[in-house]
Amino acid sequence: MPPIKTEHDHLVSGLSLVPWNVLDQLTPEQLRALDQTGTTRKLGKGDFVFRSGENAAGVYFLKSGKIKVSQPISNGKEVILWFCFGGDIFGLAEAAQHGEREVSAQACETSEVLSIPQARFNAYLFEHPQVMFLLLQVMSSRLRCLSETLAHVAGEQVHTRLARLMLWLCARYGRREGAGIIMNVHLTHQEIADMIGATRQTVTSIMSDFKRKGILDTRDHYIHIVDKTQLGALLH
Amino acid sequence: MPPIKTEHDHLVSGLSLVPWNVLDQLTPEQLRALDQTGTTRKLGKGDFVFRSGENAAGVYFLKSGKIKVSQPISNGKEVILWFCFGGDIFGLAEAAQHGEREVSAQACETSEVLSIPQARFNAYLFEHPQVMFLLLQVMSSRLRCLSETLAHVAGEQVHTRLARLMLWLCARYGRREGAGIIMNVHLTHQEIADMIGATRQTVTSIMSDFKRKGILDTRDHYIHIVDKTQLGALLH
DNA sequence: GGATGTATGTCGGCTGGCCGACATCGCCCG
DNA sequence: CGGGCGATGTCGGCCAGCCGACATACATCC
Repeated sequence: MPPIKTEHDHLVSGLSLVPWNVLDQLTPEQLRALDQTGTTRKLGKGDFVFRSGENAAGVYFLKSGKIKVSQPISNGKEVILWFCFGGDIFGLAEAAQHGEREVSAQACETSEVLSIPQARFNAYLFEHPQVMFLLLQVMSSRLRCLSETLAHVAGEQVHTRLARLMLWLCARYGRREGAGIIMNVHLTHQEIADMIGATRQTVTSIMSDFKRKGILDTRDHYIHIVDKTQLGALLH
Repeated sequence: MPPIKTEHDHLVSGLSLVPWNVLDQLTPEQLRALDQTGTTRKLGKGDFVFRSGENAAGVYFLKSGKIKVSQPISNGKEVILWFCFGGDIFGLAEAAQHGEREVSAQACETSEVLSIPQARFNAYLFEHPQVMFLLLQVMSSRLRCLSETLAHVAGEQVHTRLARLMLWLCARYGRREGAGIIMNVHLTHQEIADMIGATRQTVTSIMSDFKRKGILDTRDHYIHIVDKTQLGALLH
């Protein structure tokens, strides 16, 4: 799934060129060694890999499926930090410092996860400094991504943030189809709201607005960007 | 400056125990090698180490002084991501991926900065995997810190965020003095506002409110926490 | 001393978007 | 096939906090 680039990409957060997919960037030898370091298990939709508050005992690689990484806030709400897809690493931030989990990781669909205990993973890193370097880059990329999200949540209106999210998803998970772009992600309005720090109702209303304006469309729960130019114009 | 711990610390973001001060954690040998890799220069108050939009050519260590790392947003506003103090690294996130700077780094006071070109820094990391590992932890810690900030900005009221910031500063930069705690940081209301995603006026007003309630006090521009318990109670 | 700039304090009006409430639609499952 | 549940759509009330405007205080520099 190569990223689709357009003239608006420079306005979109987290578009740094570092792919988050770690496994694909490993050599066969590195991959084999990594695989032997941990154990693989399957998860069903809705299962948690770990929850906020638990002890952080290790680090995880997603072999297949989709994982939602989110941070709970008061009143039972949550903020979605990002989604992990095949090849992504997660749980590293807390694992690297022996604390409690602050985020939760939940499977959005049937997923396969490689789970590696902290100590063995550290040893692996020192045996494979190239991989450690790669992880440093991935963490950097995520840090940038979060910095931008924070800036947008703090300083922009909801409809701008929504437009930005759409463009970001486009670039990262979009697939060209005819004149438009189809998102390879299935998201509910609630999840979208949690990604941009808004309420479900507001998202529903602005999405309807976008549909009326011919900016986007939903075909059985997958978002279809029709007019990317209009979307880019909303970024102001 | 050892962190001051209290019973409210678990409510405060970014309190992960990893110290951000990198230089202090290096062995003399590692430090000497690092120092020889780059060049040191002095900055006056207000000077920029780099600005958003520039090309990222390297990475920086702060030897002394104080640096503000911020992300500009539309309308000339900005979000302050964090402050760097002696020993901290900055500019790594972008440098690690050869892009444009997205954040700005500006000296808040006279500062001394060690500047290291990207290629040489990468080489250094491979020669000193222990340091690379340390950086991975620091980046992780910052990632957690930003995740929490994001969660708070998205889901909490301004006065709660302000209380939280005060406690965070307390824990990271506070010094016990008598019954209270004195902050070792000089911040304007505008800067505080930029740290929690609010306006200057709102911060002024809530700060006055806190003073009236005997929660805190300002002694020539340094914040003095009088009643930390009350502050903790505001976190809800 | 006067002038200029920066930080703090205060006020009212305005509004984006949260909140609660409810209706509808489609899907899954017994 | 009907009941239940999760997702979507829509509406009105309400208020936190943004925005603009202005007054004051304090520091710095000629």
